[in-house]
Amino acid sequence: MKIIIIEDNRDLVQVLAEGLSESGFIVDSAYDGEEGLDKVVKNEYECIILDIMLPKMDGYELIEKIREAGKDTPILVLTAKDSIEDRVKGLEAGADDYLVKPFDFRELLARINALIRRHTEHKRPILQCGPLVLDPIARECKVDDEIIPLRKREFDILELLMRYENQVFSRERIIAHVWKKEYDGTSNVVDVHIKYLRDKLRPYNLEGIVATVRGVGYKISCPYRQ
Amino acid sequence: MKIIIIEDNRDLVQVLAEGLSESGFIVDSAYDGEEGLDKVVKNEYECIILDIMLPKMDGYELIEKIREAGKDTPILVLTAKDSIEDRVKGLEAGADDYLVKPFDFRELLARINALIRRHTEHKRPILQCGPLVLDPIARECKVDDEIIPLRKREFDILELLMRYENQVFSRERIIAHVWKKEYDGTSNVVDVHIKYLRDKLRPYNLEGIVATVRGVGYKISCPYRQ
DNA sequence: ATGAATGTTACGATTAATTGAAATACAAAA
DNA sequence: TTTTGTATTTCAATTAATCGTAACATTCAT
Repeated sequence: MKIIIIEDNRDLVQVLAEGLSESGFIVDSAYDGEEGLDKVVKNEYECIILDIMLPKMDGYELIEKIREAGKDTPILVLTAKDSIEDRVKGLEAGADDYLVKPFDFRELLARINALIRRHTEHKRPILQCGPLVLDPIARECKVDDEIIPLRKREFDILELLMRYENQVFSRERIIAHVWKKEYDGTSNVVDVHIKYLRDKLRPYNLEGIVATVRGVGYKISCPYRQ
Repeated sequence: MKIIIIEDNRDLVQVLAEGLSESGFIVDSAYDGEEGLDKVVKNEYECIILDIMLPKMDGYELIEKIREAGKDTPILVLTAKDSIEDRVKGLEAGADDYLVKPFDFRELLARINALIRRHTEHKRPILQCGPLVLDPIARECKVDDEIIPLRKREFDILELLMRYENQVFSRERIIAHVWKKEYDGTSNVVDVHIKYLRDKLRPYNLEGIVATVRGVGYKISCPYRQ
């Protein structure tokens, strides 16, 4: 559980980091907006805690930049300001929760936990097979956070196979599902797209994940659990 | 695909039922714990969606009663409560997944589908004979989690014999089932493939599982129950 | 011991899968 | 609209795996 505190008051960072470490978090920190953005983009945090008043780049701008970078990590804003406008401004910018200074440490902890929980709970269904990850909603195929660009047909076939891991699919069934038409029994389109898929997975040593069942069809065979 | 929603908020039930019907489910409902238990026991649902806060019998108790009644239907719990204790309590009682209100309908749908899939996958028909296991959907033959690669003909013959364990099959019947043609009365193909099968099973001391019935045909004879 | 039934083996035939390249379809940009 | 680039499909050639046959060996029952 890695989190980051972006706050220019070093004493406060020190105190929070100690408390949160004791609660089992690995705590990173940044003392201005630019440093914060840099770390957030380059790392995977479970939660971001940030102050609105920051040197170099203020909190609102920072939140916007984080979201623009495609990060949906939950953000908890700490601030001395306690006006409704500030709250709204922060939440509109893309923050997930708000805490006004001075605050109770236990409350901070509770909110961080709630944010993290909500975030992981609301994560969309992801198909996974060893290091191969498929997000059907974002239509993204990843290996170790590296995106493998797939074309429509390739993606649809892989999704079908991964959705029913280890089940054998005949060419007929694949054609029926992906093309939504009947198989005339002659074309080898499926085979060709399977080849394209394997070509794209080969650089990651995942060629064998798409297995041929001779005389029957194809299936996904996950190496790390069978 | 019949599912049931057990929830006392009738408006919510109405909304969910509409959405799920559109997604192809047949939706039943109950407005309190007792009614829910009654319907669950008397019907066959693919999935149960229930609220923790219910009149007459709370969700935890209901889950326990459902499991006591021998139903292993997947249960998805809906709740406004968002504390770790509640999650743990629900999951310990025998729920399969959890969703905190307010939730996104698409996520509910995705989770229901995931649950049903996991459940039906789990209930995949598996043929077993002592240590020999055959999964016709994955087309896998295993002994103690070790896969024995079989070719099409070998697999098809073994599947036929294992499906009707201990029943003798003549060459005619085997040819008819596996080759889907008539037996001309001269070929020894079946014998040859039976040999191949035995060769592959021999390293696991399972050669004798494929037994010859002289003058009649072949059968599977399970060593540990005859 | 003998013949019928079954088991074994090797090899050519056959079928299935993979690949590369070219043709076609499709969609975005000019 | 035409152009242009990309995606998809088809076709043919190659490679690989499986299958079936037939000849021969072995076993079993009498």
